[in-house]
Amino acid sequence: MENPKSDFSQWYNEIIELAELTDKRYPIKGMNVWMPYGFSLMRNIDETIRRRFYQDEFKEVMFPALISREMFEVEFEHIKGFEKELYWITKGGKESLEDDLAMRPTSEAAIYPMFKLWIRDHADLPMRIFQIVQVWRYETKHTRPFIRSRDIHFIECHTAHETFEDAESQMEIYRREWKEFTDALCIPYMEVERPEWDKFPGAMYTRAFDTVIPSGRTLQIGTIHQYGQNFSKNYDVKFADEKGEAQFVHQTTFGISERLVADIISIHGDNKGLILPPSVAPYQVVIVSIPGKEETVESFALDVKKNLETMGIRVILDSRNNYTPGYKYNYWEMKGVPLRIEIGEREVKENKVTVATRTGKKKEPLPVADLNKINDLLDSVSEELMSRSNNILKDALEGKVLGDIEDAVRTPILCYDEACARKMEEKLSLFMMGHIMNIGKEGKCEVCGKDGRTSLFSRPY
RNA sequence: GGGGCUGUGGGGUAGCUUGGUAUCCUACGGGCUUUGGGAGCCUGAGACUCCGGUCCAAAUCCGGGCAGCCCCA
Repeated sequence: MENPKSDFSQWYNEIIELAELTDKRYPIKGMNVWMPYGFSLMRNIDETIRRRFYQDEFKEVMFPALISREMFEVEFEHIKGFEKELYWITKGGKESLEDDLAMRPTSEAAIYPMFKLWIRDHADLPMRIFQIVQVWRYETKHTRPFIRSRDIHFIECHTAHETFEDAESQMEIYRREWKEFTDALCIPYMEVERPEWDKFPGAMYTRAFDTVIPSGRTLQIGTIHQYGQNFSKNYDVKFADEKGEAQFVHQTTFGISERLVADIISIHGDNKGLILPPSVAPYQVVIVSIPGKEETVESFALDVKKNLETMGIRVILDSRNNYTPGYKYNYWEMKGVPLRIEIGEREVKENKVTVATRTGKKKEPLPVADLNKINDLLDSVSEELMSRSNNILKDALEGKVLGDIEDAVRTPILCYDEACARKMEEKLSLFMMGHIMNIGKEGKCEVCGKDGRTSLFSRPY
């Protein structure tokens, strides 16, 4: 790495290219190529999430990417929130299409016309589906890999329920799931109730999961939405209740994007490169072999590799002999592999391996008989990452300097009036992101003195 | 939304002011040698963002597109 993390933008651009996460040389603005290493990371995240959704009785689906104008343009504020960033397909071959087709920016308009067909009576409810797909948004602002792209890897849940209370319990389930996902990725977050003027178009209310990254900006990495009957009334999604009377369903959604990758890179990385959480790292362990005069090193290393694989650990053996050990150490540290094992003649002779964690400084010997302790070492890396990232958030909330940016994040207590929020925005030159629900406290509004709660002001990506 | 900067082998660059032969580093392929914190030698391949204009002649000057980066709101 040439750029220190304190030059965050430079550092971010460099590590993405160097670690081969994505290739931004693809010649269309805001559209990047997932390279094998980056995609493996994304897929491991997907799997963590997918597994949990299956356990929570979601069914996985895959909808078409195109949405007709008719499906989209129900008279509803939802379309208005997206019309500026829709890609429209207007031709098929050389013919102009009679009805233009939109590429989904999210899938409400695709899914709910089908919900109308699928949902007939209360026995069909609750309905819980999710899909992992690409969505497209014609972003006009500066695009950045994983943070603001025009071709987005997106995970979306859609549910339908009999009552508002049922839908509210679904929101609770999302919260529990989100905690699990972010624990696995070792990233802390704030649950922020978006103000009225900034909620998802069409939602009753929106709770966003915001994180602070070392540029001093906040990054929204997930959202859950309570739709109530706003969408079902517009898409005519009804069910027959136990009395046989038609009712509109209550709906919720949960959206998660590739921004999780941006967050992992930004929060955990250091001057040497990435540090990947063990739960999703493409390789959890790298074995660096140090060839000597004996030829036993390679077979010894292979045995260790097989041993670890049997334990279910993702491991790669780097036995390239045209690189010195030092080069390989630096290479895999840059790649963010949480744990490194070194094997040379010394290790073979003593039937041990040498272990170094990506978060620590020391190297330690480990007898081959104790290889099962690797799992504990991986856990210790996760704990260290969690503790470090908690401190980053804590420092930010306490107003400590992040990088060279002062006052990047502020958390005044505020009531729920827009006027007070706007005044505070003016005063701080930051945006009102909403009230923080999982951290902070109740209190008196710093502007007007009415009842309020800790709120988040920042510069969001 | 507004402003600024930049496009030269895969990456980073020199050359551009004053138009004529494209420099170096790094990474990459082959070979030899080496290997416990970014090795060395030999050798090979590889580039002027695109379109238009000016000119005998354009990487170089002019206009536009596309793409990237930074700052402000």
